[in-house]
Amino acid sequence: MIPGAHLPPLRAARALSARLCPSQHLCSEGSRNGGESRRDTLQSNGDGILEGEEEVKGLDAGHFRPEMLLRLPPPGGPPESDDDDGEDLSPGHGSRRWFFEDVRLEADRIFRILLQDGPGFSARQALDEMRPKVSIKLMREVLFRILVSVDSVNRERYPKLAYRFFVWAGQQEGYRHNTSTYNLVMKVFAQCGEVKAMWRLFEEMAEKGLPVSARTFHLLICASGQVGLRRRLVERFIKSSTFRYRPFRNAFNAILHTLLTIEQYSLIEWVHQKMIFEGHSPDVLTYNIVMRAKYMLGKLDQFHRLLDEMGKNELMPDLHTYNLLLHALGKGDKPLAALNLLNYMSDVGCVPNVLHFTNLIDGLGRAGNLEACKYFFDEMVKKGCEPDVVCYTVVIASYVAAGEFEEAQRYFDDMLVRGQLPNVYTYNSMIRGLCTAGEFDKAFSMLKEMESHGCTPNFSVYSSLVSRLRNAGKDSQANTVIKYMTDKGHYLHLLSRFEGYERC
DNA sequence: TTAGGGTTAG
Repeated sequence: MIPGAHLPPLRAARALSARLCPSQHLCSEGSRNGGESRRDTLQSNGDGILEGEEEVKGLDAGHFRPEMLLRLPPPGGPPESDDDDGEDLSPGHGSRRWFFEDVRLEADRIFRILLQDGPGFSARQALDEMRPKVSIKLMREVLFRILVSVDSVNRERYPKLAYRFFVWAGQQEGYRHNTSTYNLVMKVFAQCGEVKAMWRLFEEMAEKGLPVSARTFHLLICASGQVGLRRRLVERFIKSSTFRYRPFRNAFNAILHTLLTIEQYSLIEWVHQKMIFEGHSPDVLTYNIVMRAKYMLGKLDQFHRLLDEMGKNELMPDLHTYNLLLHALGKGDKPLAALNLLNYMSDVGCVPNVLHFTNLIDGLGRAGNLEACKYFFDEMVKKGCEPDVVCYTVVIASYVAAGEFEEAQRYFDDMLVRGQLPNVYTYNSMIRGLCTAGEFDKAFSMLKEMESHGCTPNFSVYSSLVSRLRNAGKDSQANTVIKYMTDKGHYLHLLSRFEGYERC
Protein backbone atom coordinates (compact mmCIF):
# COMPACT_ATOMS: atom_id res chain seq x y z
CA MET A 1 0.00 0.00 0.00
CA ILE A 2 1.27 3.40 -0.87
CA PRO A 3 1.54 5.76 2.05
CA GLY A 4 -1.20 8.27 2.01
CA ALA A 5 -3.91 6.04 0.63
CA HIS A 6 -7.21 6.13 2.49
CA LEU A 7 -6.04 8.93 4.74
CA PRO A 8 -8.08 12.02 5.43
CA PRO A 9 -7.68 14.64 2.68
CA LEU A 10 -5.01 16.73 4.37
CA ARG A 11 -2.75 13.82 5.19
CA ALA A 12 -3.32 12.16 1.84
CA ALA A 13 -2.49 15.30 -0.10
CA ARG A 14 0.59 15.94 1.98
CA ALA A 15 1.69 12.36 1.52
CA LEU A 16 1.40 12.82 -2.23
CA SER A 17 3.36 16.02 -2.28
CA ALA A 18 6.01 14.44 -0.09
CA ARG A 19 6.30 11.62 -2.56
CA LEU A 20 6.89 14.02 -5.41
CA CYS A 21 9.91 15.37 -3.65
CA PRO A 22 10.34 19.14 -4.02
CA SER A 23 14.11 18.95 -4.03
CA GLN A 24 14.18 16.62 -7.01
CA HIS A 25 13.06 17.31 -10.50
CA LEU A 26 10.21 15.70 -12.33
CA CYS A 27 12.04 16.21 -15.58
CA SER A 28 15.32 14.67 -16.41
CA GLU A 29 16.57 17.71 -18.36
CA GLY A 30 17.26 19.66 -15.17
CA SER A 31 19.49 17.02 -13.68
CA ARG A 32 21.22 16.40 -16.98
CA ASN A 33 22.15 20.05 -17.08
CA GLY A 34 23.15 20.05 -13.46
CA GLY A 35 25.38 17.06 -13.99
CA GLU A 36 24.22 15.35 -10.81
CA SER A 37 22.99 11.80 -10.68
CA ARG A 38 19.22 11.77 -10.63
CA ARG A 39 16.88 9.78 -8.50
CA ASP A 40 13.30 9.11 -9.25
CA THR A 41 10.85 11.59 -7.85
CA LEU A 42 8.87 9.11 -5.81
CA GLN A 43 10.23 8.46 -2.36
CA SER A 44 11.24 5.06 -1.11
CA ASN A 45 8.56 3.21 0.75
CA GLY A 46 7.69 -0.08 2.30
CA ASP A 47 6.87 -1.60 -1.06
CA GLY A 48 10.36 -0.96 -2.29
CA ILE A 49 9.17 1.10 -5.23
CA LEU A 50 11.72 3.68 -6.16
CA GLU A 51 14.96 5.16 -7.21
CA GLY A 52 15.47 5.44 -10.89
CA GLU A 53 18.98 6.13 -12.05
CA GLU A 54 19.60 8.44 -14.91
CA GLU A 55 19.88 7.18 -18.48
CA VAL A 56 18.08 3.93 -17.65
CA LYS A 57 15.61 3.53 -20.47
CA GLY A 58 12.49 1.51 -21.13
CA LEU A 59 10.54 0.04 -18.30
CA ASP A 60 13.69 -0.05 -16.24
CA ALA A 61 13.67 3.70 -15.99
CA GLY A 62 12.87 4.00 -12.31
CA HIS A 63 13.72 0.36 -11.56
CA PHE A 64 10.54 -1.08 -12.89
CA ARG A 65 9.83 -4.59 -11.71
CA PRO A 66 7.21 -7.01 -13.02
CA GLU A 67 5.54 -7.34 -9.65
CA MET A 68 4.74 -3.65 -9.68
CA LEU A 69 1.35 -3.85 -11.23
CA LEU A 70 -1.08 -1.27 -12.21
CA ARG A 71 -4.11 -1.38 -9.99
CA LEU A 72 -7.39 -0.26 -11.42
CA PRO A 73 -10.90 -1.25 -10.44
CA PRO A 74 -12.19 -4.19 -12.51
CA PRO A 75 -13.64 -3.33 -15.91
CA GLY A 76 -17.35 -2.76 -15.92
CA GLY A 77 -18.45 0.78 -15.34
CA PRO A 78 -21.95 2.09 -15.07
CA PRO A 79 -24.79 0.26 -16.84
CA GLU A 80 -25.52 1.62 -20.27
CA SER A 81 -28.39 3.99 -20.54
CA ASP A 82 -30.96 3.28 -23.18
CA ASP A 83 -33.29 6.15 -22.59
CA ASP A 84 -31.59 8.62 -24.87
CA ASP A 85 -33.85 9.34 -27.78
CA GLY A 86 -31.72 12.11 -29.15
CA GLU A 87 -34.10 14.77 -30.40
CA ASP A 88 -36.02 16.92 -28.02
CA LEU A 89 -39.62 16.48 -29.06
CA SER A 90 -41.17 18.39 -26.21
CA PRO A 91 -44.16 20.65 -26.96
CA GLY A 92 -43.17 24.11 -28.08
CA HIS A 93 -40.05 22.91 -29.81
CA GLY A 94 -41.53 23.54 -33.22
CA SER A 95 -42.71 27.05 -32.46
CA ARG A 96 -39.34 27.90 -30.95
CA ARG A 97 -37.71 26.73 -34.15
CA TRP A 98 -39.99 28.95 -36.19
CA PHE A 99 -39.22 31.91 -33.94
CA PHE A 100 -35.48 31.41 -34.47
CA GLU A 101 -36.02 30.97 -38.18
CA ASP A 102 -37.84 34.32 -38.29
CA VAL A 103 -35.03 36.01 -36.41
CA ARG A 104 -32.49 34.57 -38.84
CA LEU A 105 -34.41 35.85 -41.84
CA GLU A 106 -34.68 39.26 -40.23
CA ALA A 107 -30.95 39.24 -39.48
CA ASP A 108 -30.24 38.42 -43.13
CA ARG A 109 -32.32 41.41 -44.21
CA ILE A 110 -30.61 43.72 -41.75
CA PHE A 111 -27.19 42.53 -42.84
CA ARG A 112 -28.08 43.29 -46.46
CA ILE A 113 -29.30 46.75 -45.48
CA LEU A 114 -26.09 47.45 -43.58
CA LEU A 115 -24.01 46.43 -46.57
CA GLN A 116 -25.76 49.03 -48.70
CA ASP A 117 -24.94 51.86 -46.30
CA GLY A 118 -23.05 54.69 -47.96
CA PRO A 119 -23.57 57.79 -50.07
CA GLY A 120 -27.12 57.80 -51.35
CA PHE A 121 -28.34 55.12 -48.95
CA SER A 122 -28.92 55.52 -45.26
CA ALA A 123 -28.96 52.18 -43.47
CA ARG A 124 -30.29 53.97 -40.43
CA GLN A 125 -33.30 55.21 -42.33
CA ALA A 126 -33.89 51.81 -43.90
CA LEU A 127 -33.77 50.19 -40.48
CA ASP A 128 -36.23 52.77 -39.12
CA GLU A 129 -38.58 51.90 -41.95
CA MET A 130 -38.11 48.17 -41.51
CA ARG A 131 -38.86 48.44 -37.77
CA PRO A 132 -37.50 45.07 -36.76
CA LYS A 133 -38.19 43.86 -33.24
CA VAL A 134 -34.76 44.27 -31.67
CA SER A 135 -33.81 41.54 -29.25
CA ILE A 136 -30.60 40.07 -27.89
CA LYS A 137 -31.11 37.13 -30.21
CA LEU A 138 -31.44 39.38 -33.26
CA MET A 139 -28.38 41.38 -32.23
CA ARG A 140 -26.36 38.21 -31.93
CA GLU A 141 -27.49 36.97 -35.33
CA VAL A 142 -26.65 40.23 -37.11
CA LEU A 143 -23.31 40.75 -35.40
CA PHE A 144 -22.40 37.14 -36.04
CA ARG A 145 -23.04 37.64 -39.75
CA ILE A 146 -20.72 40.62 -39.75
CA LEU A 147 -18.12 38.74 -37.75
CA VAL A 148 -17.87 35.75 -40.06
CA SER A 149 -17.78 37.94 -43.17
CA VAL A 150 -14.80 40.03 -42.09
CA ASP A 151 -11.87 39.77 -44.47
CA SER A 152 -8.80 41.80 -45.39
CA VAL A 153 -10.77 43.94 -47.84
CA ASN A 154 -13.63 45.00 -45.59
CA ARG A 155 -11.89 45.10 -42.19
CA GLU A 156 -12.03 48.90 -42.07
CA ARG A 157 -15.65 49.17 -43.12
CA TYR A 158 -17.27 46.32 -41.20
CA PRO A 159 -16.51 47.52 -37.66
CA LYS A 160 -18.16 50.82 -38.60
CA LEU A 161 -21.24 48.98 -39.88
CA ALA A 162 -21.36 46.89 -36.73
CA TYR A 163 -21.08 49.94 -34.52
CA ARG A 164 -23.65 51.90 -36.49
CA PHE A 165 -26.13 49.04 -36.09
CA PHE A 166 -25.21 48.64 -32.44
CA VAL A 167 -25.88 52.35 -31.74
CA TRP A 168 -29.13 52.29 -33.70
CA ALA A 169 -30.35 49.18 -31.86
CA GLY A 170 -29.45 50.70 -28.49
CA GLN A 171 -31.83 53.59 -29.23
CA GLN A 172 -34.83 51.37 -29.89
CA GLU A 173 -37.61 51.33 -27.36
CA GLY A 174 -37.87 48.39 -25.04
CA TYR A 175 -34.39 47.15 -25.80
CA ARG A 176 -31.12 47.41 -23.89
CA HIS A 177 -27.73 46.02 -24.76
CA ASN A 178 -26.31 43.50 -22.38
CA THR A 179 -22.80 42.21 -21.75
CA SER A 180 -22.98 39.61 -24.50
CA THR A 181 -23.90 42.11 -27.23
CA TYR A 182 -21.08 44.40 -26.11
CA ASN A 183 -18.76 41.42 -26.22
CA LEU A 184 -19.84 40.58 -29.74
CA VAL A 185 -19.20 44.08 -31.07
CA MET A 186 -15.85 43.95 -29.30
CA LYS A 187 -15.15 40.72 -31.09
CA VAL A 188 -15.85 42.35 -34.45
CA PHE A 189 -13.52 45.19 -33.44
CA ALA A 190 -10.89 42.70 -32.31
CA GLN A 191 -11.07 40.83 -35.59
CA CYS A 192 -10.48 44.12 -37.43
CA GLY A 193 -7.67 45.34 -35.20
CA GLU A 194 -9.71 48.19 -33.72
CA VAL A 195 -8.20 48.00 -30.26
CA LYS A 196 -8.87 51.59 -29.21
CA ALA A 197 -12.54 51.19 -30.10
CA MET A 198 -12.64 48.07 -27.92
CA TRP A 199 -11.33 50.02 -24.98
CA ARG A 200 -13.91 52.73 -25.59
CA LEU A 201 -16.67 50.13 -25.45
CA PHE A 202 -15.17 48.74 -22.29
CA GLU A 203 -15.26 52.24 -20.74
CA GLU A 204 -18.85 52.61 -21.88
CA MET A 205 -19.78 49.36 -20.16
CA ALA A 206 -18.21 50.67 -16.96
CA GLU A 207 -20.07 53.99 -17.24
CA LYS A 208 -23.37 52.18 -17.65
CA GLY A 209 -22.58 49.86 -14.77
CA LEU A 210 -22.96 46.89 -17.09
CA PRO A 211 -21.31 43.71 -15.81
CA VAL A 212 -18.08 42.75 -17.52
CA SER A 213 -17.44 39.07 -17.95
CA ALA A 214 -14.49 36.74 -18.34
CA ARG A 215 -15.29 36.86 -22.04
CA THR A 216 -14.84 40.65 -22.04
CA PHE A 217 -11.52 40.15 -20.34
CA HIS A 218 -10.53 37.48 -22.86
CA LEU A 219 -11.24 39.74 -25.81
CA LEU A 220 -9.39 42.70 -24.36
CA ILE A 221 -6.37 40.79 -23.16
CA CYS A 222 -5.93 39.13 -26.55
CA ALA A 223 -6.03 42.52 -28.22
CA SER A 224 -3.59 44.13 -25.79
CA GLY A 225 -0.14 43.34 -27.04
CA GLN A 226 2.15 44.96 -24.53
CA VAL A 227 2.89 43.51 -21.11
CA GLY A 228 2.25 46.86 -19.42
CA LEU A 229 -1.13 47.19 -21.04
CA ARG A 230 -2.07 43.66 -20.09
CA ARG A 231 -1.14 44.25 -16.47
CA ARG A 232 -3.20 47.42 -16.39
CA LEU A 233 -6.13 45.49 -17.79
CA VAL A 234 -5.83 42.84 -15.09
CA GLU A 235 -5.77 45.58 -12.47
CA ARG A 236 -8.82 47.22 -13.99
CA PHE A 237 -10.74 43.97 -13.87
CA ILE A 238 -9.72 43.17 -10.34
CA LYS A 239 -10.77 46.61 -9.12
CA SER A 240 -13.93 46.65 -11.19
CA SER A 241 -17.11 46.38 -9.15
CA THR A 242 -18.92 45.14 -12.24
CA PHE A 243 -16.67 42.09 -12.62
CA ARG A 244 -18.85 40.10 -10.30
CA TYR A 245 -17.35 36.94 -8.97
CA ARG A 246 -17.92 35.84 -5.41
CA PRO A 247 -16.00 34.74 -3.48
CA PHE A 248 -13.47 37.20 -4.80
CA ARG A 249 -10.91 34.48 -5.40
CA ASN A 250 -13.04 33.39 -8.33
CA ALA A 251 -12.44 36.69 -10.09
CA PHE A 252 -8.73 35.91 -9.95
CA ASN A 253 -9.37 32.38 -11.12
CA ALA A 254 -11.40 33.60 -14.09
CA ILE A 255 -8.52 35.84 -15.06
CA LEU A 256 -5.93 33.14 -14.49
CA HIS A 257 -7.90 30.67 -16.53
CA THR A 258 -8.24 33.09 -19.43
CA LEU A 259 -4.50 33.73 -19.31
CA LEU A 260 -3.89 30.00 -19.42
CA THR A 261 -5.98 29.59 -22.57
CA ILE A 262 -3.84 32.19 -24.31
CA GLU A 263 -0.60 30.77 -22.90
CA GLN A 264 0.39 33.88 -20.95
CA TYR A 265 2.39 32.03 -18.35
CA SER A 266 4.47 34.91 -17.03
CA LEU A 267 1.39 37.00 -16.59
CA ILE A 268 -0.16 34.11 -14.66
CA GLU A 269 2.78 34.28 -12.26
CA TRP A 270 2.25 37.99 -11.84
CA VAL A 271 -1.50 37.68 -11.24
CA HIS A 272 -0.91 34.88 -8.77
CA GLN A 273 1.55 37.04 -6.82
CA LYS A 274 -0.97 39.83 -6.80
CA MET A 275 -3.70 37.49 -5.62
CA ILE A 276 -1.58 36.30 -2.70
CA PHE A 277 -0.49 39.85 -1.89
CA GLU A 278 -4.09 40.97 -1.72
CA GLY A 279 -4.86 38.16 0.70
CA HIS A 280 -7.04 35.87 -1.43
CA SER A 281 -6.53 32.20 -0.76
CA PRO A 282 -5.99 29.99 -3.79
CA ASP A 283 -8.15 26.93 -4.39
CA VAL A 284 -7.43 23.78 -6.43
CA LEU A 285 -8.19 25.55 -9.70
CA THR A 286 -5.73 28.32 -8.83
CA TYR A 287 -3.04 25.81 -7.98
CA ASN A 288 -3.61 23.78 -11.12
CA ILE A 289 -3.36 26.82 -13.36
CA VAL A 290 -0.31 28.28 -11.66
CA MET A 291 1.41 24.88 -11.52
CA ARG A 292 0.80 24.41 -15.23
CA ALA A 293 2.30 27.82 -15.88
CA LYS A 294 5.35 26.98 -13.78
CA TYR A 295 5.73 23.71 -15.62
CA MET A 296 5.49 25.39 -19.01
CA LEU A 297 8.08 27.94 -17.92
CA GLY A 298 10.36 25.12 -16.83
CA LYS A 299 10.32 26.31 -13.20
CA LEU A 300 10.11 22.86 -11.71
CA ASP A 301 11.31 23.76 -8.23
CA GLN A 302 8.48 26.24 -7.92
CA PHE A 303 6.12 23.67 -9.41
CA HIS A 304 7.04 21.26 -6.62
CA ARG A 305 6.83 23.94 -3.99
CA LEU A 306 3.27 24.71 -5.05
CA LEU A 307 2.31 21.05 -4.96
CA ASP A 308 3.67 20.83 -1.47
CA GLU A 309 1.92 24.03 -0.45
CA MET A 310 -1.34 22.72 -1.86
CA GLY A 311 -1.10 19.74 0.52
CA LYS A 312 -0.30 21.98 3.45
CA ASN A 313 -3.38 24.05 2.64
CA GLU A 314 -5.52 20.92 2.91
CA LEU A 315 -6.36 20.96 -0.79
CA MET A 316 -6.69 17.58 -2.49
CA PRO A 317 -5.27 17.19 -5.98
CA ASP A 318 -8.05 16.62 -8.51
CA LEU A 319 -8.23 14.99 -11.96
CA HIS A 320 -6.56 18.00 -13.54
CA THR A 321 -3.72 18.00 -11.05
CA TYR A 322 -3.10 14.33 -11.74
CA ASN A 323 -3.19 14.93 -15.46
CA LEU A 324 -0.45 17.50 -15.19
CA LEU A 325 1.62 15.35 -12.85
CA LEU A 326 1.34 12.33 -15.12
CA HIS A 327 2.39 14.30 -18.17
CA ALA A 328 5.36 15.71 -16.27
CA LEU A 329 6.37 12.29 -15.02
CA GLY A 330 6.07 10.87 -18.54
CA LYS A 331 8.10 13.63 -20.10
CA GLY A 332 10.67 13.27 -17.37
CA ASP A 333 10.88 9.57 -18.31
CA LYS A 334 9.70 8.31 -14.95
CA PRO A 335 7.39 5.39 -15.71
CA LEU A 336 7.80 3.97 -12.24
CA ALA A 337 6.75 7.16 -10.53
CA ALA A 338 3.85 7.36 -12.98
CA LEU A 339 2.77 3.81 -12.16
CA ASN A 340 2.91 4.70 -8.51
CA LEU A 341 0.82 7.76 -9.06
CA LEU A 342 -1.79 5.87 -11.09
CA ASN A 343 -2.09 3.34 -8.29
CA TYR A 344 -2.27 6.08 -5.74
CA MET A 345 -5.06 7.71 -7.68
CA SER A 346 -7.02 4.48 -7.73
CA ASP A 347 -6.46 4.03 -4.03
CA VAL A 348 -7.84 7.45 -3.20
CA GLY A 349 -10.85 6.95 -5.45
CA CYS A 350 -9.75 9.15 -8.32
CA VAL A 351 -9.73 6.46 -10.99
CA PRO A 352 -7.46 7.24 -13.95
CA ASN A 353 -9.28 7.48 -17.25
CA VAL A 354 -8.21 7.56 -20.87
CA LEU A 355 -7.19 11.22 -20.59
CA HIS A 356 -4.71 10.44 -17.82
CA PHE A 357 -3.19 7.58 -19.78
CA THR A 358 -3.02 9.69 -22.91
CA ASN A 359 -1.24 12.48 -21.07
CA LEU A 360 1.20 10.02 -19.57
CA ILE A 361 1.84 8.20 -22.85
CA ASP A 362 2.29 11.51 -24.63
CA GLY A 363 4.92 12.53 -22.08
CA LEU A 364 6.70 9.19 -22.30
CA GLY A 365 6.60 9.33 -26.10
CA ARG A 366 8.20 12.77 -26.05
CA ALA A 367 10.86 11.37 -23.77
CA GLY A 368 11.42 8.61 -26.32
CA ASN A 369 10.49 5.79 -23.96
CA LEU A 370 8.44 3.67 -26.37
CA GLU A 371 8.64 0.59 -24.23
CA ALA A 372 6.89 2.39 -21.40
CA CYS A 373 4.36 3.86 -23.83
CA LYS A 374 3.47 0.36 -24.93
CA TYR A 375 3.34 -0.91 -21.35
CA PHE A 376 0.86 1.71 -20.22
CA PHE A 377 -1.20 1.41 -23.37
CA ASP A 378 -1.51 -2.36 -22.89
CA GLU A 379 -2.23 -2.03 -19.20
CA MET A 380 -4.89 0.54 -19.88
CA VAL A 381 -6.62 -1.79 -22.34
CA LYS A 382 -6.29 -4.75 -19.99
CA LYS A 383 -8.00 -2.77 -17.25
CA GLY A 384 -10.95 -2.09 -19.52
CA CYS A 385 -10.14 1.52 -20.32
CA GLU A 386 -10.76 1.94 -24.06
CA PRO A 387 -8.19 3.97 -26.01
CA ASP A 388 -9.83 6.60 -28.16
CA VAL A 389 -8.63 8.36 -31.30
CA VAL A 390 -6.48 10.85 -29.39
CA CYS A 391 -4.82 8.12 -27.37
CA TYR A 392 -4.05 6.12 -30.51
CA THR A 393 -2.75 9.23 -32.23
CA VAL A 394 -0.41 9.98 -29.36
CA VAL A 395 1.02 6.45 -29.54
CA ILE A 396 1.32 6.60 -33.32
CA ALA A 397 3.03 10.01 -33.19
CA SER A 398 5.46 8.67 -30.59
CA TYR A 399 6.49 5.74 -32.79
CA VAL A 400 6.73 8.01 -35.82
CA ALA A 401 8.97 10.42 -33.90
CA ALA A 402 11.17 7.47 -32.93
CA GLY A 403 11.41 6.40 -36.58
CA GLU A 404 9.56 3.14 -35.91
CA PHE A 405 6.96 3.39 -38.61
CA GLU A 406 6.02 -0.29 -38.65
CA GLU A 407 4.87 -0.09 -35.04
CA ALA A 408 2.96 3.10 -35.83
CA GLN A 409 1.24 1.26 -38.66
CA ARG A 410 0.36 -1.58 -36.30
CA TYR A 411 -1.43 0.82 -33.96
CA PHE A 412 -3.11 2.50 -36.91
CA ASP A 413 -4.47 -0.88 -38.08
CA ASP A 414 -5.44 -1.75 -34.54
CA MET A 415 -7.47 1.40 -34.10
CA LEU A 416 -9.45 0.59 -37.24
CA VAL A 417 -10.13 -2.92 -35.97
CA ARG A 418 -11.39 -1.43 -32.71
CA GLY A 419 -13.68 0.92 -34.55
CA GLN A 420 -11.81 4.12 -33.78
CA LEU A 421 -11.82 6.45 -36.76
CA PRO A 422 -8.53 8.20 -37.53
CA ASN A 423 -8.88 11.96 -37.75
CA VAL A 424 -6.77 14.68 -39.32
CA TYR A 425 -4.19 14.48 -36.50
CA THR A 426 -3.80 10.74 -36.94
CA TYR A 427 -3.42 10.94 -40.70
CA ASN A 428 -0.94 13.76 -40.38
CA SER A 429 1.25 11.71 -38.09
CA MET A 430 1.07 8.69 -40.40
CA ILE A 431 1.91 10.75 -43.48
CA ARG A 432 4.86 12.26 -41.65
CA GLY A 433 6.00 8.77 -40.72
CA LEU A 434 5.70 7.51 -44.28
CA CYS A 435 7.75 10.45 -45.54
CA THR A 436 10.42 9.80 -42.95
CA ALA A 437 10.50 6.16 -44.05
CA GLY A 438 10.93 7.31 -47.66
CA GLU A 439 7.58 5.82 -48.66
CA PHE A 440 6.41 8.85 -50.58
CA ASP A 441 3.95 7.02 -52.84
CA LYS A 442 2.22 5.58 -49.82
CA ALA A 443 2.25 9.00 -48.18
CA PHE A 444 0.44 10.49 -51.17
CA SER A 445 -2.00 7.58 -51.20
CA MET A 446 -2.76 8.19 -47.56
CA LEU A 447 -3.33 11.87 -48.27
CA LYS A 448 -5.93 10.87 -50.85
CA GLU A 449 -7.36 8.23 -48.55
CA MET A 450 -7.95 10.69 -45.73
CA GLU A 451 -9.84 12.90 -48.14
CA SER A 452 -12.10 10.03 -49.14
CA HIS A 453 -12.72 9.34 -45.45
CA GLY A 454 -13.97 12.85 -44.92
CA CYS A 455 -10.78 14.26 -43.39
CA THR A 456 -9.67 17.36 -45.22
CA PRO A 457 -5.88 17.68 -45.05
CA ASN A 458 -4.73 21.02 -43.67
CA PHE A 459 -2.22 23.17 -45.49
CA SER A 460 0.64 22.00 -43.28
CA VAL A 461 0.17 18.43 -44.45
CA TYR A 462 0.46 19.48 -48.07
CA SER A 463 3.34 21.78 -47.30
CA SER A 464 5.17 19.17 -45.29
CA LEU A 465 4.68 16.49 -47.94
CA VAL A 466 5.82 18.83 -50.72
CA SER A 467 8.94 19.97 -48.91
CA ARG A 468 9.89 16.43 -47.95
CA LEU A 469 9.46 15.32 -51.56
CA ARG A 470 11.55 18.23 -52.76
CA ASN A 471 14.24 17.52 -50.20
CA ALA A 472 14.37 13.97 -51.52
CA GLY A 473 14.87 15.36 -55.04
CA LYS A 474 11.40 14.31 -56.16
CA ASP A 475 10.28 17.62 -57.64
CA SER A 476 7.90 16.12 -60.13
CA GLN A 477 6.04 14.18 -57.42
CA ALA A 478 5.96 17.36 -55.34
CA ASN A 479 4.26 19.14 -58.23
CA THR A 480 1.75 16.31 -58.50
CA VAL A 481 0.81 16.85 -54.87
CA ILE A 482 0.43 20.61 -55.42
CA LYS A 483 -1.68 19.97 -58.50
CA TYR A 484 -3.87 17.55 -56.53
CA MET A 485 -4.36 20.26 -53.91
CA THR A 486 -5.32 22.93 -56.43
CA ASP A 487 -7.59 20.55 -58.36
CA LYS A 488 -9.44 20.01 -55.11
CA GLY A 489 -9.70 23.77 -54.74
CA HIS A 490 -7.83 23.66 -51.43
CA TYR A 491 -5.75 26.55 -50.12
CA LEU A 492 -5.51 28.36 -53.44
CA HIS A 493 -4.70 31.56 -51.54
CA LEU A 494 -1.61 29.87 -50.12
CA LEU A 495 -0.35 28.57 -53.43
CA SER A 496 2.34 31.23 -53.59
CA ARG A 497 4.02 29.63 -50.60
CA PHE A 498 5.19 26.82 -52.87
CA GLU A 499 8.12 28.64 -54.37
CA GLY A 500 8.92 27.78 -57.93
CA TYR A 501 5.60 26.14 -58.63
CA GLU A 502 3.89 27.31 -61.80
CA ARG A 503 0.28 26.49 -62.36
CA CYS A 504 -0.44 24.85 -65.68
C1' DT B 1 -15.87 30.35 -20.53
C1' DT B 2 -14.31 28.09 -13.88
C1' DA B 3 -10.64 23.75 -16.96
C1' DG B 4 -8.71 18.35 -18.87
C1' DG B 5 -5.39 14.82 -23.97
C1' DG B 6 -2.88 14.91 -29.94
C1' DT B 7 -0.21 16.69 -35.72
C1' DT B 8 2.43 20.64 -38.61
C1' DA B 9 6.97 23.17 -43.13
C1' DG B 10 9.55 27.19 -43.54
